[in-house]
Amino acid sequence: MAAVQPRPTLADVARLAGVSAKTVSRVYADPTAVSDETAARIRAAADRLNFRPNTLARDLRRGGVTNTVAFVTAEFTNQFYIQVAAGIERECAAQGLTMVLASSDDAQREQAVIDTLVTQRVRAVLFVPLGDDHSYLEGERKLGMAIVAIDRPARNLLADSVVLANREGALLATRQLIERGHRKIGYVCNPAAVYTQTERLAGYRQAMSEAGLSSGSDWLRVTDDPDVPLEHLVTELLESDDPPTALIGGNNRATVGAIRALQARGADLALVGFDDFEMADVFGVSVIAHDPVEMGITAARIALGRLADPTGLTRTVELPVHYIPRGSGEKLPA
Amino acid sequence: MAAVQPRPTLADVARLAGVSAKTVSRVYADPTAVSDETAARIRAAADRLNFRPNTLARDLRRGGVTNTVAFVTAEFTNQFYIQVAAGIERECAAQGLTMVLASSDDAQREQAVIDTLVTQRVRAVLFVPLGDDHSYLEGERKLGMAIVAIDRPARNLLADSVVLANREGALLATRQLIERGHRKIGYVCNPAAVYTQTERLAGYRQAMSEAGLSSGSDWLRVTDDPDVPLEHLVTELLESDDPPTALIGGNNRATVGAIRALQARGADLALVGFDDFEMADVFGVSVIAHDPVEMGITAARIALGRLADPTGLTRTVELPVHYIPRGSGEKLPA
DNA sequence: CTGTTAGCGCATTCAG
DNA sequence: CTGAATGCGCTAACAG
Repeated sequence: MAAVQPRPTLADVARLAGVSAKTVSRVYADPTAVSDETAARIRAAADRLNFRPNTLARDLRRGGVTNTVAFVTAEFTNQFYIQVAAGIERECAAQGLTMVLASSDDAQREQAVIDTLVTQRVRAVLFVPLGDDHSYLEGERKLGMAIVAIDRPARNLLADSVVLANREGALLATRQLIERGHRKIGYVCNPAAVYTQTERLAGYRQAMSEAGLSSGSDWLRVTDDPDVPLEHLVTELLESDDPPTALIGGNNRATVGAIRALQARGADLALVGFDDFEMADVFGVSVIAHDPVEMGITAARIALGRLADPTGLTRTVELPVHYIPRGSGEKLPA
Repeated sequence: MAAVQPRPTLADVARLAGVSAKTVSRVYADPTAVSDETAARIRAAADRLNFRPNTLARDLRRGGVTNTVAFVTAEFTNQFYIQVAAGIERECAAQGLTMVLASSDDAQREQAVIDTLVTQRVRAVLFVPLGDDHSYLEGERKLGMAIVAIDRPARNLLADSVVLANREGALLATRQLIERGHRKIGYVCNPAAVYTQTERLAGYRQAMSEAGLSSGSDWLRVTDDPDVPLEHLVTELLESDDPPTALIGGNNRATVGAIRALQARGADLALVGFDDFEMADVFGVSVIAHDPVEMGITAARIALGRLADPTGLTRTVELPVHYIPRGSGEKLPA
């Protein structure tokens, strides 16, 4: 195998085609600005040399403005975030932008990852905020980077955001079960100390108290310990002195955990999950559904709009949720 | 809100700290090469200005060598590819490289996407080949880019690749069912005209013929029409004159489709799926399993090795698969 | 329609 | 340990 050759440059192509570098450049930037004949000659030369314009140089010359947008999230194997990513990708591709997917694991790593991305001069950072302080992004915002928080608002940072109607969704879920006659309604999730869950729990509590029901810790099984499997929380609930007759899964993973636990014990409680998930229909699980792809598209649009108008007011978009009855949420108390 | 300010550069920091640009540069490149005192002064200045080194300029100066690696795949919301991506990401992050996830939809778009990535001077392209000609990457390979085909070999291109033991897996699945006494074993998948499926079908046919069984089109329901839902293929099979007593799902989606169809008709066939998937345990579905994350890690390692030694022989790694009994593959013929 | 000059921000020489 | 000059590959700004 031959040794690695150096990459051809604009100048190499120009030399071969007998024109100036700038003319070659024009062929890529604005083909109409070059006569068909020379353009053809240049393209032939470029093909022969296997020339690929160097985006690094181009973007540098253009003032460090790239065509990439980053999506940063923890847990990127979760269907929910992947769908969001797909939405972002779709919208970005339509605008000729490339999406970079980066994973943040914890708050500290989140900052490091975003820092690297800033270093790479991404045009926008769309992120699912982790940790409780994002003031470190304030400087970037001022320097013209579009920043959009997804699923949760950023903390200590004025930024656009796209979130779900969490409270309303939990309200819907809980009321649905109450209407069916349930009075002992459990709620499980892990982790619990995140925006989405505090909102959803607030909705749950509101619905319970509206109906004059207790929403005390009796029916709540939430934790922030990542080592506690969801199944345990549910099992604990089922084995308590006064087990619930219905369950709410705080998110897709919680619902799946609930299904596992219920099946393992042969229990047949009513169940409503927050987030739709593949196979939910097969299991007949009623859910509070929304459109994660739409969420990504919306976030991307906001980011692009922000690039066009960096000084406008920041806004928060709340995407709707709706209840999908599939049977499990329609079960009556045993 | 203030207007967008220009980004500070090395020179700005240098000016503020009262040193030369090069000294500032050194603080980031090799902190030990600068006295603690000056380094501290420089860092303070950098922080004050919110300075972030410009990777574009750095990489350009370094000869167009970036620290990013790309993973290109169609259908990136499929759990399988996402897990592969997670493996690649993990391995790359450990080496200080950033992974870019890009989606290819069809062969034409694949080439366009990879072209863009080349333009961005990614160090390596890991891709799930689409289409039947990847000779256009030959030039890039010669120019030093590491190229690794994942899940399927590249066509018309000498490149490293990582694939599964497809044939063997299908052999295992089919034999398992034959051992349980099944003689009419169906195979469903969509699309069928891809490497993985031709390999798996070959394994299926081999096992059938070894047992003296027909593997004719009677039990085969494969198509390449993306508009045909898997459920239909299964339903068709079940409604045929001589329905099978067992099914093999050609990949995770096929298996899920089979589950849907079987459940919808209340049918209770034996079933073995290729690819493990979330909830397979809950459904009690026996599968031919493998480790997609490991696949990504392996591919990333090969790519990194290729960067270190661009001229070595290309190699194909075949990752093992194994059978996980969960009940559905253990069912006897009705 | 095409060419020339200059410089984007940084790191590689080579000197101090 | 620090600094000055030079150029990575490309394009904006100006010619012509």
